[in-house]
Amino acid sequence: MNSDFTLAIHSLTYLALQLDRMSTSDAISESAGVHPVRIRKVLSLLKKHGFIKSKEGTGGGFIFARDLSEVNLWDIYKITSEGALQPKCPDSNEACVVGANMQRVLISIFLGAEEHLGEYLKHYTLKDIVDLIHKEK
Amino acid sequence: MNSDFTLAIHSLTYLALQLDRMSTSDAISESAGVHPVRIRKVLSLLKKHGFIKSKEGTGGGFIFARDLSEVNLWDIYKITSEGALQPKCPDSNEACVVGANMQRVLISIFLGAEEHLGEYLKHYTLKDIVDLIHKEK
DNA sequence: CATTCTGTAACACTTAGTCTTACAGTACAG
DNA sequence: CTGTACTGTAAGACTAAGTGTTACAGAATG
Repeated sequence: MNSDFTLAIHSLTYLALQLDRMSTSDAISESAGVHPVRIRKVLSLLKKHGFIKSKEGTGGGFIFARDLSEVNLWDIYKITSEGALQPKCPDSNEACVVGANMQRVLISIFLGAEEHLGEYLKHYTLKDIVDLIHKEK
Repeated sequence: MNSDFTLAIHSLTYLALQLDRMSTSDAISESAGVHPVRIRKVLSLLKKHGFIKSKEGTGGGFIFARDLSEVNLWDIYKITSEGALQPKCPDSNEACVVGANMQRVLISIFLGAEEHLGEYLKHYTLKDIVDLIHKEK
């Protein structure tokens, strides 16, 4: 699984605990243990999709832009990792019954799998994550 | 997604269409479009788990060892790709509430996701795959 | 005992993921 | 209107994972 997904969740959770003020990419990157530029890249994506707002300059940073219980993990999966389940099939032999049809079959199965995964991820909102973070260490 | 998974399915499907005779790793690798050694590595795993049998020497090769409708994709996933959904979290900052707890929360969510995926994959047996391969090109 | 196959280790190659540097653009503070 | 503190993004270096290839030992067959 793509780690952009987990970084996005991490960042959003961080922001969810600082709803009243802006957080810098430096602060978030320190919490997540990765380079600030990487966080900014992920945040840039989240911003593009309206989950957060950003402000440049002194006192700037990032802040949550939606309701906590309105954002779920499937939303985040879709923008960071859609298609990640899809296996990469090498070009197989068209002259063989198996080779010629396997790719089509697998793709349809994995599309189904991703939809199925979606149903599961939709059940977790950011509010749930925040609650889980606080619940017994 | 791990391509060992698709290679395993590909190989088993190939064998499923040759239930009466042995197939060589060369033949399967040609169908799948990858190197024979790679196929042998995957087949070696399948053999270890009793899905196929092998025989060395002239006229040797691989052959299916179970009933087609008794093997499902979840069985294959488990031996080739278990844990593939699990996101790799960089070591985050223990001094931060988010960093300290995020990993634990994500792991439990993804374990659930994998179980959920399992329920889906269990519905596809190798017999189903063979049928799909034959159905309208 | 030559041939044909599996089984596996070792290594080269390739690609994707990640880190880091660098710098332009924007906002604010004095 | 200039210095400082941020975001935004591109580009290159580095690293790890995946894949291809060669090599060779071991087993079955004729």
